[in-house]
Amino acid sequence: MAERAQYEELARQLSAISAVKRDLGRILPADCPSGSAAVLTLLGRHGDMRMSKLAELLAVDMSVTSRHVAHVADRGWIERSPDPADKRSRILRLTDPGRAQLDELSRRSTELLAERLIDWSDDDVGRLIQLMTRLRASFGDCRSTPRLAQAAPVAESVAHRTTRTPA
Amino acid sequence: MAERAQYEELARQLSAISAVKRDLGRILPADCPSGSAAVLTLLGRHGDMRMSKLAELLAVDMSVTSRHVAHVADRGWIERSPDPADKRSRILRLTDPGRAQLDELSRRSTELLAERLIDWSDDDVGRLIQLMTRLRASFGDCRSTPRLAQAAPVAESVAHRTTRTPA
DNA sequence: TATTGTTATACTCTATAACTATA
DNA sequence: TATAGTTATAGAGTATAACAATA
Repeated sequence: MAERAQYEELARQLSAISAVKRDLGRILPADCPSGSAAVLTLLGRHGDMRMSKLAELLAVDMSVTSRHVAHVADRGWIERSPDPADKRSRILRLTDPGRAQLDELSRRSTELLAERLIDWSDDDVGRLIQLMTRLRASFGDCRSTPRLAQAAPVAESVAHRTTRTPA
Repeated sequence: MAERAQYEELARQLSAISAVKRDLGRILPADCPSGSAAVLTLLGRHGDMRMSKLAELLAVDMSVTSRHVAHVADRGWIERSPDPADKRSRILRLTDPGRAQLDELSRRSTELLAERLIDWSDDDVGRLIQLMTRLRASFGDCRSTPRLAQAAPVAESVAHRTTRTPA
């Protein structure tokens, strides 16, 4: 349990961190705003999925998801095929141009972060990722614990996963 | 220096953390959106200041600051008095109703965070605050957090990125 | 009747540019 | 000429509600 002053400070930091997010947003290609980038990223990490699943991972309303998905589909970065198991659903899948776009996004954000965090240790970056992941978990999103088998240890060990269903 | 996979993961976490921000935003009073709350919070922490200083602390354009400030001024939460030293400037100051509003904001966000972070240790919350503060600093915002970085006075050098606050 | 997804509408936040009034 | 601040405009993100098609 933390003190009130700490909670106030955390709230302030959460508010202020959006400046960093905006900075990252500025390096995106003109026709790929952050909403589109998030769609591509999640499809790249989690593989094909339905709209509802993507909405859950994005932690936004499905109407919002629908708009973002339409944007990336219009540009040919994903395909929406009917779900044979449920004709109401559509399966989203990255196309080859979509993967290329995703690579470009990754390249740009990595480049910016590598520059900005030049003096951060690997451990410190890892600690920040871990704490942010845990923060999201504490806020009741069972979403996006990436489970990328690569280098990111984090995620699971600390996730405290409440069983609550997101809004 | 961290690895590419770590940078990608950090970018993803930064994107996803906005869900937490939105959650915090939902508990705000109807006539006090997050922009207004940020204005009140910064005035409460840093004391009276000019528009330009507030814009710097908010890390947004002055035009945006102007709108937020107009909103809170319309509701009587702050006063804008002319700066005797420079008639172009206006000094912003919290009013008593403004402090009351700020107290209410603090009460609500603290309550929500206390509930969500019930199983977090004081130290972990502190570590997260510290790392988020450092992240912002690494992204070139010279803004300070009084509680953690006591050393950043008003007249900071505007030199982006040379100012670091390892806390 | 409930669920998946789309669309229409509205609100907030942000940046750019044009404008004023001072410096 | 340059700076502090305002306003107009436009673009992006999000939520709610109404709707279609299917379960």
